[in-house]
Amino acid sequence: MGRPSRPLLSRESIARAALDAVDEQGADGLTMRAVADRLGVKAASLYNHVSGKDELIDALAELVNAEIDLGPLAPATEAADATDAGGAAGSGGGADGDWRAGVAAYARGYRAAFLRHPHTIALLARRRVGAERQLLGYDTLLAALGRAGLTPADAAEAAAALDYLVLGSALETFTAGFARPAAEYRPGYPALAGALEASAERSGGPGGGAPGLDERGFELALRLLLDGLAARPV
Amino acid sequence: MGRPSRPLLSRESIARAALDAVDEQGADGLTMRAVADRLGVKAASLYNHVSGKDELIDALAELVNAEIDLGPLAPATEAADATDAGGAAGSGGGADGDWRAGVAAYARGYRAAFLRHPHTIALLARRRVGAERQLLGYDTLLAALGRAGLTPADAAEAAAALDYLVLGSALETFTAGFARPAAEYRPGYPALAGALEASAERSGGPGGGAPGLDERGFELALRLLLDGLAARPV
DNA sequence: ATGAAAAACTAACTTTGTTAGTCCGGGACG
DNA sequence: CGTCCCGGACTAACAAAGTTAGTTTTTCAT
Repeated sequence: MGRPSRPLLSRESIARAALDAVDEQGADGLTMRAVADRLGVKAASLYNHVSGKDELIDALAELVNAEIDLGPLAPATEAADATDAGGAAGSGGGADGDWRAGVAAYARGYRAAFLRHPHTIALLARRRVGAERQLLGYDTLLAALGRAGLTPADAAEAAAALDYLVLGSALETFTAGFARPAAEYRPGYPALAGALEASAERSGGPGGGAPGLDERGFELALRLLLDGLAARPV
Repeated sequence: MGRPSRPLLSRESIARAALDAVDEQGADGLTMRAVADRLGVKAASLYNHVSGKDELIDALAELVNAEIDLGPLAPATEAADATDAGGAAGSGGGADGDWRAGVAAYARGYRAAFLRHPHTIALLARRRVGAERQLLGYDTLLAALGRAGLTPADAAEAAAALDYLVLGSALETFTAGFARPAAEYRPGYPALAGALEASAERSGGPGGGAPGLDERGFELALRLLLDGLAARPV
Protein backbone atom coordinates (compact mmCIF):
# COMPACT_ATOMS: atom_id res chain seq x y z
CA MET A 1 0.00 0.00 0.00
CA GLY A 2 2.76 2.43 0.80
CA ARG A 3 2.45 5.70 2.59
CA PRO A 4 -1.02 7.25 2.38
CA SER A 5 -1.54 10.82 1.15
CA ARG A 6 -2.73 11.88 4.57
CA PRO A 7 -1.86 9.95 7.73
CA LEU A 8 -4.57 7.56 8.83
CA LEU A 9 -3.38 7.49 12.41
CA SER A 10 -2.18 9.71 15.22
CA ARG A 11 -1.22 9.11 18.80
CA GLU A 12 -4.48 10.75 19.72
CA SER A 13 -6.72 8.65 17.49
CA ILE A 14 -4.96 5.50 18.59
CA ALA A 15 -5.46 6.33 22.24
CA ARG A 16 -9.12 7.03 21.64
CA ALA A 17 -9.62 3.72 19.88
CA ALA A 18 -7.80 1.98 22.70
CA LEU A 19 -10.06 3.61 25.28
CA ASP A 20 -13.12 2.53 23.31
CA ALA A 21 -11.80 -1.00 23.18
CA VAL A 22 -11.20 -1.07 26.91
CA ASP A 23 -14.61 0.39 27.67
CA GLU A 24 -16.38 -2.12 25.47
CA GLN A 25 -14.34 -5.27 25.89
CA GLY A 26 -12.59 -4.83 29.21
CA ALA A 27 -8.91 -4.68 29.91
CA ASP A 28 -8.24 -7.96 28.18
CA GLY A 29 -9.83 -6.59 25.03
CA LEU A 30 -6.97 -4.15 24.68
CA THR A 31 -4.77 -5.81 22.09
CA MET A 32 -2.72 -4.11 19.45
CA ARG A 33 -4.62 -5.96 16.75
CA ALA A 34 -8.00 -4.99 18.19
CA VAL A 35 -7.03 -1.33 18.31
CA ALA A 36 -5.72 -1.52 14.77
CA ASP A 37 -8.91 -3.16 13.55
CA ARG A 38 -10.99 -0.34 14.97
CA LEU A 39 -8.94 2.08 12.92
CA GLY A 40 -9.04 0.01 9.75
CA VAL A 41 -5.34 -0.60 9.91
CA LYS A 42 -2.82 -3.34 10.63
CA ALA A 43 -1.25 -3.75 14.05
CA ALA A 44 2.30 -3.04 12.95
CA SER A 45 1.27 0.41 11.77
CA LEU A 46 0.58 1.49 15.33
CA TYR A 47 4.28 1.32 16.03
CA ASN A 48 4.83 4.32 13.81
CA HIS A 49 3.02 6.41 16.43
CA VAL A 50 3.50 4.71 19.79
CA SER A 51 6.56 2.83 20.91
CA GLY A 52 4.58 -0.10 22.25
CA LYS A 53 1.66 -1.14 24.37
CA ASP A 54 3.08 0.57 27.43
CA GLU A 55 3.11 3.95 25.81
CA LEU A 56 -0.34 3.27 24.43
CA ILE A 57 -1.59 2.81 27.98
CA ASP A 58 0.14 6.04 28.94
CA ALA A 59 -1.75 7.83 26.20
CA LEU A 60 -4.95 6.24 27.38
CA ALA A 61 -4.27 7.48 30.90
CA GLU A 62 -3.87 10.98 29.56
CA LEU A 63 -7.28 10.79 27.94
CA VAL A 64 -8.97 9.75 31.15
CA ASN A 65 -7.14 12.38 33.15
CA ALA A 66 -8.17 15.01 30.66
CA GLU A 67 -11.79 14.29 31.49
CA ILE A 68 -11.36 15.47 35.06
CA ASP A 69 -12.83 18.91 35.49
CA LEU A 70 -10.43 21.20 37.29
CA GLY A 71 -12.89 24.08 37.16
CA PRO A 72 -14.15 23.70 40.72
CA LEU A 73 -10.62 24.24 42.00
CA ALA A 74 -10.10 27.54 40.24
CA PRO A 75 -9.47 30.56 42.47
CA ALA A 76 -12.36 32.91 43.03
CA THR A 77 -11.68 35.08 40.02
CA GLU A 78 -13.86 38.16 39.54
CA ALA A 79 -13.86 37.67 35.80
CA ALA A 80 -12.93 34.41 34.12
CA ASP A 81 -10.08 35.58 31.95
CA ALA A 82 -6.62 34.12 31.94
CA THR A 83 -6.40 30.46 32.73
CA ASP A 84 -9.67 29.41 31.19
CA ALA A 85 -9.36 30.90 27.74
CA GLY A 86 -8.93 28.05 25.32
CA GLY A 87 -9.84 25.45 27.90
CA ALA A 88 -11.92 22.43 26.96
CA ALA A 89 -14.45 21.52 29.62
CA GLY A 90 -13.71 23.99 32.39
CA SER A 91 -17.00 24.80 34.03
CA GLY A 92 -16.52 28.14 35.65
CA GLY A 93 -14.44 29.06 38.64
CA GLY A 94 -15.34 27.77 42.06
CA ALA A 95 -16.35 30.10 44.79
CA ASP A 96 -13.30 30.41 46.94
CA GLY A 97 -15.25 31.40 50.00
CA ASP A 98 -16.47 27.86 50.36
CA TRP A 99 -13.40 25.92 49.42
CA ARG A 100 -14.92 22.70 50.72
CA ALA A 101 -17.59 22.72 48.05
CA GLY A 102 -14.97 23.22 45.36
CA VAL A 103 -12.75 20.43 46.55
CA ALA A 104 -15.73 18.12 46.94
CA ALA A 105 -16.90 18.88 43.41
CA TYR A 106 -13.43 18.19 42.08
CA ALA A 107 -13.24 14.90 43.95
CA ARG A 108 -16.62 13.83 42.63
CA GLY A 109 -15.62 14.68 39.10
CA TYR A 110 -12.36 12.82 39.54
CA ARG A 111 -14.20 9.75 40.69
CA ALA A 112 -16.82 10.09 37.95
CA ALA A 113 -14.16 10.12 35.27
CA PHE A 114 -12.88 6.76 36.39
CA LEU A 115 -16.35 5.35 36.82
CA ARG A 116 -17.02 6.24 33.20
CA HIS A 117 -14.11 4.01 32.26
CA PRO A 118 -14.05 1.42 35.00
CA HIS A 119 -11.91 -1.09 33.17
CA THR A 120 -9.04 1.33 32.89
CA ILE A 121 -8.34 1.15 36.59
CA ALA A 122 -6.81 -2.28 36.42
CA LEU A 123 -4.58 -0.99 33.64
CA LEU A 124 -3.54 2.24 35.30
CA ALA A 125 -3.01 0.93 38.80
CA ARG A 126 0.54 1.39 39.98
CA ARG A 127 1.64 3.37 36.99
CA ARG A 128 4.00 6.26 37.40
CA VAL A 129 2.33 9.59 36.95
CA GLY A 130 4.05 11.31 34.11
CA ALA A 131 1.11 12.81 32.35
CA GLU A 132 1.28 16.57 32.35
CA ARG A 133 -2.40 16.74 32.92
CA GLN A 134 -2.15 14.68 36.07
CA LEU A 135 0.61 16.84 37.46
CA LEU A 136 -1.51 19.86 36.66
CA GLY A 137 -4.39 18.35 38.58
CA TYR A 138 -2.29 17.78 41.66
CA ASP A 139 -0.81 21.24 41.44
CA THR A 140 -4.23 22.82 41.15
CA LEU A 141 -5.56 20.85 44.08
CA LEU A 142 -2.58 21.73 46.24
CA ALA A 143 -2.93 25.38 45.36
CA ALA A 144 -6.60 25.32 46.31
CA LEU A 145 -5.82 23.69 49.63
CA GLY A 146 -3.14 26.28 50.22
CA ARG A 147 -5.59 29.10 49.61
CA ALA A 148 -7.86 27.38 52.13
CA GLY A 149 -5.21 27.98 54.73
CA LEU A 150 -3.37 24.68 54.92
CA THR A 151 0.40 24.68 55.09
CA PRO A 152 2.13 23.06 52.12
CA ALA A 153 2.97 19.96 54.14
CA ASP A 154 -0.59 19.62 55.40
CA ALA A 155 -1.94 20.21 51.92
CA ALA A 156 0.22 17.41 50.59
CA GLU A 157 -1.19 15.00 53.12
CA ALA A 158 -4.73 16.10 52.47
CA ALA A 159 -4.28 15.78 48.72
CA ALA A 160 -2.85 12.31 49.15
CA ALA A 161 -5.79 11.33 51.33
CA LEU A 162 -8.26 12.61 48.77
CA ASP A 163 -6.48 10.74 46.03
CA TYR A 164 -6.62 7.51 47.95
CA LEU A 165 -10.29 7.91 48.62
CA VAL A 166 -11.16 8.60 45.00
CA LEU A 167 -9.09 5.82 43.53
CA GLY A 168 -10.04 3.32 46.17
CA SER A 169 -13.71 3.96 45.65
CA ALA A 170 -13.31 3.78 41.90
CA LEU A 171 -11.77 0.36 42.33
CA GLU A 172 -15.08 -0.67 43.81
CA THR A 173 -13.50 -3.66 45.39
CA PHE A 174 -15.85 -3.40 48.25
CA THR A 175 -19.21 -3.93 46.64
CA ALA A 176 -18.01 -5.54 43.44
CA GLY A 177 -18.17 -8.99 44.90
CA PHE A 178 -21.50 -8.80 46.64
CA ALA A 179 -23.53 -9.82 43.64
CA ARG A 180 -25.24 -12.60 45.52
CA PRO A 181 -28.46 -11.77 47.35
CA ALA A 182 -27.62 -10.47 50.79
CA ALA A 183 -29.52 -13.21 52.60
CA GLU A 184 -27.21 -15.86 51.20
CA TYR A 185 -24.41 -14.56 53.37
CA ARG A 186 -26.38 -14.87 56.57
CA PRO A 187 -25.33 -18.32 57.70
CA GLY A 188 -21.63 -17.63 57.80
CA TYR A 189 -21.50 -13.86 57.87
CA PRO A 190 -24.44 -12.42 59.77
CA ALA A 191 -23.09 -8.92 60.19
CA LEU A 192 -22.33 -8.72 56.49
CA ALA A 193 -25.80 -9.91 55.55
CA GLY A 194 -27.43 -7.42 57.89
CA ALA A 195 -25.33 -4.55 56.63
CA LEU A 196 -26.02 -5.35 53.00
CA GLU A 197 -29.75 -5.58 53.60
CA ALA A 198 -29.90 -2.35 55.54
CA SER A 199 -27.80 -0.74 52.88
CA ALA A 200 -29.99 -1.95 50.05
CA GLU A 201 -32.98 -0.48 51.81
CA ARG A 202 -31.24 2.86 52.16
CA SER A 203 -30.45 2.73 48.46
CA GLY A 204 -34.14 2.57 47.75
CA GLY A 205 -34.04 -0.81 46.09
CA PRO A 206 -32.30 -1.86 42.93
CA GLY A 207 -34.59 0.15 40.66
CA GLY A 208 -34.35 3.58 42.18
CA GLY A 209 -31.81 6.12 41.11
CA ALA A 210 -30.66 6.61 44.68
CA PRO A 211 -26.93 6.38 45.31
CA GLY A 212 -25.56 2.92 46.01
CA LEU A 213 -23.35 1.82 48.83
CA ASP A 214 -20.20 2.68 46.95
CA GLU A 215 -21.23 6.24 46.43
CA ARG A 216 -22.54 6.67 49.95
CA GLY A 217 -19.32 5.32 51.40
CA PHE A 218 -17.37 7.73 49.27
CA GLU A 219 -19.53 10.67 50.24
CA LEU A 220 -19.27 9.79 53.90
CA ALA A 221 -15.50 9.71 53.85
CA LEU A 222 -15.32 12.86 51.74
CA ARG A 223 -17.52 14.77 54.15
CA LEU A 224 -15.68 13.64 57.25
CA LEU A 225 -12.34 14.37 55.65
CA LEU A 226 -13.29 17.89 54.61
CA ASP A 227 -14.99 18.61 57.90
CA GLY A 228 -11.92 17.49 59.73
CA LEU A 229 -9.66 19.63 57.61
CA ALA A 230 -11.88 22.64 58.11
CA ALA A 231 -11.66 22.20 61.87
CA ARG A 232 -7.95 22.72 62.08
CA PRO A 233 -5.48 22.25 63.72
CA VAL A 234 -4.93 19.18 61.55
CA MET B 1 8.69 -39.32 34.02
CA GLY B 2 5.19 -40.55 34.83
CA ARG B 3 3.41 -40.03 38.07
CA PRO B 4 5.68 -39.31 41.03
CA SER B 5 5.45 -41.36 44.22
CA ARG B 6 4.27 -38.35 46.16
CA PRO B 7 2.71 -35.29 44.51
CA LEU B 8 5.19 -32.50 43.85
CA LEU B 9 2.54 -29.82 43.70
CA SER B 10 -0.54 -28.52 45.46
CA ARG B 11 -2.79 -25.55 44.96
CA GLU B 12 -1.19 -24.06 48.03
CA SER B 13 2.41 -24.50 46.94
CA ILE B 14 1.60 -23.17 43.49
CA ALA B 15 -0.03 -20.07 44.94
CA ARG B 16 2.95 -19.47 47.16
CA ALA B 17 5.38 -19.74 44.26
CA ALA B 18 3.18 -17.40 42.27
CA LEU B 19 3.21 -14.84 45.06
CA ASP B 20 6.99 -15.08 45.28
CA ALA B 21 7.24 -14.54 41.55
CA VAL B 22 5.02 -11.48 41.68
CA ASP B 23 6.89 -10.04 44.64
CA GLU B 24 10.25 -10.49 42.98
CA GLN B 25 9.53 -9.86 39.32
CA GLY B 26 6.39 -7.75 39.31
CA ALA B 27 3.02 -8.54 37.85
CA ASP B 28 4.47 -9.26 34.43
CA GLY B 29 6.74 -11.85 35.98
CA LEU B 30 3.75 -13.99 36.75
CA THR B 31 3.81 -16.51 33.95
CA MET B 32 2.83 -20.14 34.16
CA ARG B 33 6.28 -21.17 33.09
CA ALA B 34 7.97 -18.96 35.68
CA VAL B 35 5.84 -20.41 38.45
CA ALA B 36 6.52 -23.93 37.23
CA ASP B 37 10.26 -23.27 37.11
CA ARG B 38 10.25 -22.19 40.74
CA LEU B 39 8.71 -25.51 41.64
CA GLY B 40 11.05 -27.55 39.46
CA VAL B 41 8.23 -28.59 37.21
CA LYS B 42 6.83 -27.99 33.73
CA ALA B 43 4.09 -25.47 33.09
CA ALA B 44 1.50 -27.98 31.94
CA SER B 45 1.66 -29.75 35.28
CA LEU B 46 0.13 -26.75 37.00
CA TYR B 47 -3.12 -27.45 35.23
CA ASN B 48 -3.56 -30.58 37.32
CA HIS B 49 -4.12 -28.31 40.32
CA VAL B 50 -5.51 -25.02 39.04
CA SER B 51 -7.84 -24.54 36.13
CA GLY B 52 -5.84 -21.69 34.67
CA LYS B 53 -4.14 -18.42 35.39
CA ASP B 54 -7.33 -16.83 36.63
CA GLU B 55 -7.77 -19.36 39.37
CA LEU B 56 -4.10 -19.03 40.18
CA ILE B 57 -4.63 -15.34 40.81
CA ASP B 58 -7.61 -16.18 42.98
CA ALA B 59 -5.43 -18.45 45.06
CA LEU B 60 -2.85 -15.71 45.29
CA ALA B 61 -5.51 -13.29 46.51
CA GLU B 62 -6.43 -15.72 49.25
CA LEU B 63 -2.85 -15.83 50.43
CA VAL B 64 -2.61 -12.07 50.71
CA ASN B 65 -5.95 -11.80 52.44
CA ALA B 66 -4.89 -14.44 54.92
CA GLU B 67 -2.09 -12.17 56.04
CA ILE B 68 -4.49 -9.56 57.35
CA ASP B 69 -4.70 -9.71 61.11
CA LEU B 70 -8.29 -9.70 62.27
CA GLY B 71 -7.26 -9.85 65.90
CA PRO B 72 -7.70 -6.13 66.60
CA LEU B 73 -11.36 -6.43 65.64
CA ALA B 74 -12.17 -9.20 68.11
CA PRO B 75 -14.74 -8.38 70.78
CA ALA B 76 -13.45 -7.57 74.24
CA THR B 77 -13.32 -11.11 75.50
CA GLU B 78 -12.41 -11.66 79.17
CA ALA B 79 -10.48 -14.79 78.26
CA ALA B 80 -9.36 -15.60 74.76
CA ASP B 81 -11.10 -18.89 74.22
CA ALA B 82 -13.45 -19.68 71.40
CA THR B 83 -12.69 -17.88 68.19
CA ASP B 84 -8.96 -17.74 68.55
CA ALA B 85 -8.15 -21.36 69.24
CA GLY B 86 -6.46 -22.78 66.18
CA GLY B 87 -5.95 -19.38 64.63
CA ALA B 88 -2.77 -18.58 62.79
CA ALA B 89 -1.62 -15.05 63.44
CA GLY B 90 -4.37 -13.68 65.65
CA SER B 91 -2.73 -11.31 68.05
CA GLY B 92 -5.06 -11.12 70.99
CA GLY B 93 -8.45 -9.50 71.23
CA GLY B 94 -8.79 -5.76 70.93
CA ALA B 95 -10.02 -3.72 73.81
CA ASP B 96 -13.62 -3.00 72.97
CA GLY B 97 -13.77 0.06 75.13
CA ASP B 98 -11.65 1.88 72.57
CA TRP B 99 -13.07 0.57 69.35
CA ARG B 100 -11.28 3.25 67.37
CA ALA B 101 -7.90 1.84 68.27
CA GLY B 102 -9.00 -1.62 67.16
CA VAL B 103 -10.36 -0.47 63.84
CA ALA B 104 -7.30 1.64 63.21
CA ALA B 105 -5.00 -1.28 63.97
CA TYR B 106 -6.98 -3.47 61.62
CA ALA B 107 -6.82 -0.88 58.85
CA ARG B 108 -3.06 -0.50 59.29
CA GLY B 109 -2.61 -4.23 59.14
CA TYR B 110 -4.80 -4.43 56.06
CA ARG B 111 -2.72 -1.78 54.36
CA ALA B 112 0.53 -3.37 55.49
CA ALA B 113 -0.43 -6.69 53.96
CA PHE B 114 -0.78 -5.10 50.55
CA LEU B 115 2.34 -3.03 50.94
CA ARG B 116 4.22 -6.25 51.58
CA HIS B 117 3.06 -7.41 48.17
CA PRO B 118 2.65 -4.20 46.22
CA HIS B 119 2.65 -5.76 42.80
CA THR B 120 -0.40 -7.83 43.56
CA ILE B 121 -2.63 -4.80 43.56
CA ALA B 122 -2.58 -4.41 39.82
CA LEU B 123 -3.53 -8.06 39.58
CA LEU B 124 -6.30 -8.03 42.14
CA ALA B 125 -7.90 -4.73 41.21
CA ARG B 126 -11.49 -5.10 40.17
CA ARG B 127 -11.70 -8.78 41.01
CA ARG B 128 -14.83 -10.18 42.55
CA VAL B 129 -14.43 -10.99 46.19
CA GLY B 130 -15.14 -14.65 46.54
CA ALA B 131 -12.47 -15.59 49.00
CA GLU B 132 -13.95 -16.80 52.24
CA ARG B 133 -11.26 -15.03 54.12
CA GLN B 134 -12.18 -11.72 52.58
CA LEU B 135 -15.84 -12.13 53.43
CA LEU B 136 -14.82 -13.03 56.95
CA GLY B 137 -12.79 -9.83 57.17
CA TYR B 138 -15.70 -7.68 56.11
CA ASP B 139 -18.04 -9.48 58.46
CA THR B 140 -15.69 -9.01 61.37
CA LEU B 141 -15.24 -5.34 60.62
CA LEU B 142 -18.97 -4.77 60.32
CA ALA B 143 -19.58 -6.58 63.58
CA ALA B 144 -17.01 -4.41 65.31
CA LEU B 145 -18.57 -1.25 63.95
CA GLY B 146 -21.94 -2.50 65.08
CA ARG B 147 -20.66 -3.02 68.60
CA ALA B 148 -19.35 0.52 68.45
CA GLY B 149 -22.92 1.68 68.09
CA LEU B 150 -23.34 2.22 64.37
CA THR B 151 -26.49 1.04 62.67
CA PRO B 152 -25.96 -1.69 60.08
CA ALA B 153 -26.48 0.76 57.23
CA ASP B 154 -24.03 3.25 58.71
CA ALA B 155 -21.55 0.48 59.41
CA ALA B 156 -21.72 -0.59 55.78
CA GLU B 157 -20.86 2.90 54.62
CA ALA B 158 -18.06 3.23 57.13
CA ALA B 159 -16.61 -0.13 56.16
CA ALA B 160 -16.74 0.83 52.51
CA ALA B 161 -14.98 4.09 53.25
CA LEU B 162 -12.26 2.33 55.20
CA ASP B 163 -11.82 -0.15 52.39
CA TYR B 164 -11.40 2.63 49.84
CA LEU B 165 -8.86 4.38 51.96
CA VAL B 166 -6.76 1.29 52.50
CA LEU B 167 -6.78 0.13 48.91
CA GLY B 168 -6.31 3.57 47.48
CA SER B 169 -3.32 4.22 49.66
CA ALA B 170 -1.87 0.82 48.84
CA LEU B 171 -2.09 1.74 45.18
CA GLU B 172 0.33 4.53 45.96
CA THR B 173 -0.61 6.30 42.81
CA PHE B 174 -0.09 9.57 44.50
CA THR B 175 3.55 9.51 45.38
CA ALA B 176 4.62 6.75 43.03
CA GLY B 177 5.32 9.17 40.23
CA PHE B 178 7.13 11.86 42.12
CA ALA B 179 10.51 10.25 41.77
CA ARG B 180 12.05 13.36 40.32
CA PRO B 181 13.56 15.88 42.72
CA ALA B 182 10.83 18.20 43.92
CA ALA B 183 12.51 21.31 42.59
CA GLU B 184 12.23 20.07 39.04
CA TYR B 185 8.49 20.58 39.19
CA ARG B 186 8.76 24.18 40.21
CA PRO B 187 8.61 25.89 36.85
CA GLY B 188 5.30 24.44 35.79
CA TYR B 189 3.83 23.32 39.07
CA PRO B 190 4.86 25.57 41.91
CA ALA B 191 2.30 24.37 44.45
CA LEU B 192 3.30 20.78 43.80
CA ALA B 193 6.98 21.55 44.20
CA GLY B 194 6.37 23.43 47.43
CA ALA B 195 4.20 20.67 48.86
CA LEU B 196 6.72 17.98 48.00
CA GLU B 197 9.55 19.92 49.55
CA ALA B 198 7.64 20.67 52.72
CA SER B 199 6.56 17.08 52.86
CA ALA B 200 10.07 15.73 52.43
CA GLU B 201 11.19 17.89 55.30
CA ARG B 202 8.43 16.56 57.51
CA SER B 203 9.49 13.05 56.57
CA GLY B 204 12.89 13.77 58.02
CA GLY B 205 14.75 13.35 54.78
CA PRO B 206 15.18 10.30 52.65
CA GLY B 207 17.32 8.44 55.16
CA GLY B 208 15.24 8.65 58.27
CA GLY B 209 12.75 5.98 59.25
CA ALA B 210 10.01 8.58 59.60
CA PRO B 211 6.75 7.88 57.77
CA GLY B 212 6.56 9.08 54.18
CA LEU B 213 3.86 11.14 52.57
CA ASP B 214 1.84 8.08 51.66
CA GLU B 215 1.65 6.88 55.19
CA ARG B 216 0.97 10.32 56.62
CA GLY B 217 -1.84 10.87 54.16
CA PHE B 218 -3.31 7.54 55.11
CA GLU B 219 -3.04 8.24 58.81
CA LEU B 220 -4.61 11.65 58.40
CA ALA B 221 -7.63 10.27 56.60
CA LEU B 222 -7.94 7.39 59.02
CA ARG B 223 -7.91 9.68 61.99
CA LEU B 224 -10.43 12.12 60.57
CA LEU B 225 -12.68 9.28 59.48
CA LEU B 226 -12.69 7.59 62.87
CA ASP B 227 -13.05 10.88 64.72
CA GLY B 228 -16.01 11.76 62.57
CA LEU B 229 -17.63 8.39 63.15
CA ALA B 230 -17.11 8.69 66.87
CA ALA B 231 -18.83 12.07 66.87
CA ARG B 232 -22.15 10.76 65.69
CA PRO B 233 -24.78 11.46 64.37
CA VAL B 234 -23.10 10.30 61.16
C1' DA C 1 14.96 16.74 -9.27
C1' DT C 2 16.56 14.04 -5.68
C1' DG C 3 17.28 12.01 -1.39
C1' DA C 4 15.54 11.38 3.33
C1' DA C 5 12.00 10.51 6.24
C1' DA C 6 7.19 9.19 7.25
C1' DA C 7 3.67 5.90 7.27
C1' DA C 8 1.35 2.32 5.59
C1' DC C 9 2.01 -2.78 4.49
C1' DT C 10 3.39 -8.17 4.68
C1' DA C 11 5.85 -11.68 6.94
C1' DA C 12 7.80 -13.63 10.61
C1' DC C 13 9.65 -14.34 15.42
C1' DT C 14 8.99 -14.80 20.45
C1' DT C 15 6.49 -15.34 24.53
C1' DT C 16 2.66 -17.05 26.90
C1' DG C 17 -1.67 -19.47 28.01
C1' DT C 18 -3.60 -23.66 27.10
C1' DT C 19 -4.74 -28.39 25.31
C1' DA C 20 -3.85 -33.18 23.76
C1' DG C 21 -1.93 -37.17 24.46
C1' DT C 22 1.80 -40.22 26.92
C1' DC C 23 3.65 -42.66 30.79
C1' DC C 24 4.08 -44.58 35.23
C1' DG C 25 2.93 -45.53 40.33
C1' DG C 26 -0.29 -47.03 43.63
C1' DG C 27 -4.78 -48.03 45.54
C1' DA C 28 -9.40 -50.58 44.62
C1' DC C 29 -11.42 -54.64 43.36
C1' DG C 30 -11.89 -59.12 41.58
C1' DC D 1 -1.95 -61.88 43.29
C1' DG D 2 -3.33 -59.76 38.95
C1' DT D 3 -5.90 -56.14 36.69
C1' DC D 4 -7.99 -51.68 36.22
C1' DC D 5 -7.93 -47.09 36.55
C1' DC D 6 -6.84 -42.67 37.74
C1' DG D 7 -3.86 -39.02 39.60
C1' DG D 8 -0.05 -36.46 38.39
C1' DA D 9 3.97 -35.80 36.19
C1' DC D 10 5.72 -35.35 31.22
C1' DT D 11 6.42 -33.88 25.86
C1' DA D 12 4.59 -31.71 21.87
C1' DA D 13 2.03 -28.51 19.87
C1' DC D 14 -1.44 -24.74 18.96
C1' DA D 15 -3.32 -20.04 18.97
C1' DA D 16 -3.15 -15.40 20.41
C1' DA D 17 -0.53 -11.40 21.24
C1' DG D 18 3.52 -8.10 21.32
C1' DT D 19 7.03 -6.88 18.51
C1' DT D 20 10.58 -6.44 14.68
C1' DA D 21 12.39 -6.49 9.91
C1' DG D 22 12.08 -5.24 5.56
C1' DT D 23 9.20 -3.32 1.50
C1' DT D 24 6.67 0.19 -0.81
C1' DT D 25 4.87 4.59 -1.71
C1' DT D 26 4.15 9.38 -0.66
C1' DT D 27 5.63 13.83 1.04
C1' DC D 28 8.90 17.35 2.18
C1' DA D 29 13.18 19.82 2.30
C1' DT D 30 17.16 21.03 -0.19
